[in-house]
Amino acid sequence: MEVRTRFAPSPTGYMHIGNLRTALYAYLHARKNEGKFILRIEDTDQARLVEDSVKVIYESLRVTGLEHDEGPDIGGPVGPYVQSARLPIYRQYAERLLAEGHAYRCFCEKHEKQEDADEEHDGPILGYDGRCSRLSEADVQANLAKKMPYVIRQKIDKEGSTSFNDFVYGPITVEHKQLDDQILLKRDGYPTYNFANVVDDHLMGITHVMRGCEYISSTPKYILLYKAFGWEIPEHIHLPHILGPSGKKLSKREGSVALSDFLNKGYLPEAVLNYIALLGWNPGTEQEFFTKADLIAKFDIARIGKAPAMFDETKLAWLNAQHVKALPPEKAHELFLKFYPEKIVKGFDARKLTGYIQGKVEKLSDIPNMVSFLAGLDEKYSAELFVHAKNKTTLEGSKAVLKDLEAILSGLPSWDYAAILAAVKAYAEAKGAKLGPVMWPLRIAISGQAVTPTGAVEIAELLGKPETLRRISVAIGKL
RNA sequence: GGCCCCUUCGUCUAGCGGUUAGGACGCUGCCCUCUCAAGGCAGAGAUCACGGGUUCGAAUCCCGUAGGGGCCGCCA
Repeated sequence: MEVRTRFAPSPTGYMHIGNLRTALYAYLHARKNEGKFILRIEDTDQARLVEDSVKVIYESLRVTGLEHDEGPDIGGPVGPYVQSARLPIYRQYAERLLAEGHAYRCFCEKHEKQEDADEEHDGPILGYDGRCSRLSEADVQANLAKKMPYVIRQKIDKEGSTSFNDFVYGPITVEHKQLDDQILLKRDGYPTYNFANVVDDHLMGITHVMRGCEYISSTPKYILLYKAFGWEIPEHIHLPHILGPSGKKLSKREGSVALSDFLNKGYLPEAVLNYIALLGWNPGTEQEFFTKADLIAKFDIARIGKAPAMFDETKLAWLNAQHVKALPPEKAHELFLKFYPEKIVKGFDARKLTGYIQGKVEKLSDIPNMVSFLAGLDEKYSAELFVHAKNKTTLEGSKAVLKDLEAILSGLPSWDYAAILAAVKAYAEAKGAKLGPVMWPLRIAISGQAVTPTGAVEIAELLGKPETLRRISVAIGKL
């Protein structure tokens, strides 16, 4: 049988990193098995609709390369793929449950969740007591005649229990007395998640239901629905949560949770994908660097773990550096260009610069700080930088070295890496010195900072002869 | 409060009855070196949450306890 998985986000306005991982796993499992990956929009909560948020979903899937085979934008054989466009379908199936005694109309007032007033949350929270299930047919008809608004609830016999076998968590059993007569169809005619999900997953031929583990407790209710309809029960694969740094569920309050947050910080989409794939799954080998193609080849739902994982941005950063390094030079340059100050793009051999720093960029957003000294020398740097114990450099010594270098470099017929290096080396040798005591003052002089992303020769080459000499004379003036 | 789930270095994890409990990030040191990184090497870091069993033998199997998380919405 063809594997069919789906990603079924609600349009909330941003792509939560946990949701993205769910999408990733569903995508990988489909690709791995040459099945289909379906996108379905779950927009049944009319009160929470967020403008344009469907676009965020499309864009997130596009940028991460999780392309879907069926969905609202591209259609498919079992559409529509937006739940708000499927209302008659849900109505029809709800009526069927009504007719067959698996559901009933409920005319009660709204029974909304009360926020636990900051008291302890002890004291039982009571669910719906099922009173409308005991209404006589005559009462129901009378209420209908009065045009009383109603919802349709699932009728659950409180005797017995229901079990299912979760692919990740194993056998789960819940006593029916724990299960509420949940609402299937709301007053406004929209289905709840609890109903739409079951109906759609069946109608869309989903073979593997993947979702966050917060649904484990509710799954028996869904199983009961499948049974009431006489439908085959798909494989259930619940995923452990991703936790924030404090050990609590990853949330906006703790910092970045949206894909866009990480992208804006300069993380590569492929690095984010690689990192979250490893949060709850591992290949069983020691491989940690994965391209999307690697993931498709190696992914296996059998190796998904049960324990929640904390999101560690430090490790993401490391993985990101690995992906930056692996970028083809052309691609790296294209990406880096967006982070270079205008002056560098215009006045420097930026392509060469990219080549020099590609190996040491962690996040793309680090680039501006890394290269700003090239665009302009901050002449107020401290002269103390010239003093370096290991290279045995002093203020006076540096001044002498720079004066010599000024003369040598100004007489250089060609200005490229090899020529500059050769000249400096020859000078050091003539002085009977090692390279360090010569390079150190030069690098400080032309960068104005102790730490630079490349060596002095690369910097001089990039700056060009006039600017290099100008900076050297500025330094001499300071000393 | 009821029910469900989880628990191996700080973090991500390997392990599926017999291992010096392995790897990665981070951290420390050394090497390399014109700085910082990168890279290479080395090191510190886990009484496998705790307590009972079962077994010749348990991180691995069973039962409790504790801690954490989740659900109990006309939200998903």
